[in-house]
Amino acid sequence: MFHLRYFVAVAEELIFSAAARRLHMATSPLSQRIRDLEKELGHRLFERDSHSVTLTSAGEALLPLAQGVLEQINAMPWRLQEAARPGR
Amino acid sequence: MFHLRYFVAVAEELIFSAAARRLHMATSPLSQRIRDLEKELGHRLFERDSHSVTLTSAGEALLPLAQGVLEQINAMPWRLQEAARPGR
DNA sequence: TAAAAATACTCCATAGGTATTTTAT
DNA sequence: ATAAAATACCTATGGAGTATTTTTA
Repeated sequence: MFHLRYFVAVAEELIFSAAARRLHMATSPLSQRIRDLEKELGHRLFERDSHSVTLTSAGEALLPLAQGVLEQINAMPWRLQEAARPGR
Repeated sequence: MFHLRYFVAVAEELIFSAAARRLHMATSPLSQRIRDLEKELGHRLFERDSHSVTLTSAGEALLPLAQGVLEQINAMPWRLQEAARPGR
């Protein structure tokens, strides 16, 4: 498990190629990683109806959880800085 | 970032080899991953004083955060099951 | 046409293993 | 002697790229 970053980018953009740009990668590996994640979780996360990408109900459920986890991970270096600081 | 799993195992066992057993891997790559993580975060997480391993203050600060994140990740399949269920 | 998504490959980086060393019990 | 941690080295799997195809706007 750690393509949550990719999932969030696609879920927020709803266009694989836009998400890929944001992630600085090609759409091909992005497609693959999303498929890996869907397989791993046992649920389709996106509905690809040929000309648009939308979240499935599983995807809708996952998005806030994934966003929360990513925020916590991103905050970690900060939190360690605080902990290392002598004050308090 | 995603050797948090390794960090938590070592932090909970405080013996690299015990953590490695728990993670079904050799101690060598575990040592390496922890070093990678320390480098990435810019803080030593463990104090290795030759015959014992202890958490640094940064390690102490990270442990509950990492445990929380891992729990949330582990809970994700469940949460998606719930979301997929017709009830509610 | 142009742009999006997926597939089929190729390639490389990163993660894991084995062997070995050092140190302490 | 044993066991733990780290280092050096080798290997292999997984993730990224390019090229191509299909489909739709």
